[in-house]
Amino acid sequence: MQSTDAKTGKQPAKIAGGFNCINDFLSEHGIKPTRQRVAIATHIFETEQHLSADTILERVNDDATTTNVSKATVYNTLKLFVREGILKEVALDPQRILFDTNTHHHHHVLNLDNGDIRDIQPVSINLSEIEGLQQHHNISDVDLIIKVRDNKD
Amino acid sequence: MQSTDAKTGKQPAKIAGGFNCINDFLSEHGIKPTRQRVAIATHIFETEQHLSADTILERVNDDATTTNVSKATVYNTLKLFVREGILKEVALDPQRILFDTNTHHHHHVLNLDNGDIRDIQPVSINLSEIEGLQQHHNISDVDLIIKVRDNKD
DNA sequence: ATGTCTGCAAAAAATTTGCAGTCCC
DNA sequence: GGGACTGCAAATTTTTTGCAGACAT
Repeated sequence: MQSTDAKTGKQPAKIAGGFNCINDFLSEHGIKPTRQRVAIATHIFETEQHLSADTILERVNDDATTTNVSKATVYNTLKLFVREGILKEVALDPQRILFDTNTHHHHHVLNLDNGDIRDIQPVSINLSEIEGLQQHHNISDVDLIIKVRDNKD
Repeated sequence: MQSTDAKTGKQPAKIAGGFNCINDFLSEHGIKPTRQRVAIATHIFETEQHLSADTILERVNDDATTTNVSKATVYNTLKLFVREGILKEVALDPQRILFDTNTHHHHHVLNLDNGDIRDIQPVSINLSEIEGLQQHHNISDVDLIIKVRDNKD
């Protein structure tokens, strides 16, 4: 697709490690691939799937091969990514707001004993059990979080 | 039940509007009914069911008949109430962490167009659809939020 | 040069901590 | 008086805003 090339006719700056597919990925989603955004995206999309804003800041700035960024930029960039649909913000718990690289419709299993998060396929929920719903409303999203503890047996 | 009376033999301070059932309610749950806590509890349990920390602060301090409290006290008291099980903290959305006076197991319907929240009965979810769950884990909670928009037709 | 956009310092908002003052006994 | 607990000022953490500089025409 190479949208940046097509428009400007010049190659974007090379990214650490030789990845410029991240650039293309951002461009394809209408996000100008600046150094800061590429640094953040690289860390988000190449490590774990569920990360908090300050874990991301930490990782980006600990990595000497990518630009350092300010906290404000991390927040603003993450919000931008959510707005452009390449990231999803998930409130797993009042204490744990995370960003999820899986933007498809899915649910989560949260292990309360060790904090692990696992994605699960959409579950069939019988919406007709819920009174007074289908007449007036369009369902726009269904958030489901199953909280489990390790079996002590 | 009047547990405060039974223990100390003296009547707790009269609450605005003549309610001292709030005192008893707190006492029954092992929470010493101080002026600040009673003020906060009065507002939480007598108005809407879903409130944010700063709405609660605002309401308590706007009401001339109840003690004024600091922001810190509102936070600490709400956390205490959650710990003692008379209140539930709900992450409806990354941007909306609310306190819910309904501590029974239930779910929520959130109207994205007007912000309204409605409680719904627990829905039957077929957990056997979820691979690798029942063997290793005890389900400790199931959070379900159905986000709807008003039908435009 | 000029209008648009970016990144971040500083501001604001949200939450937690630490400790002075109270309340029992 | 002394141990335990309460409420809040201050500290910390999280998030947002506003604007100086960069960038593309």
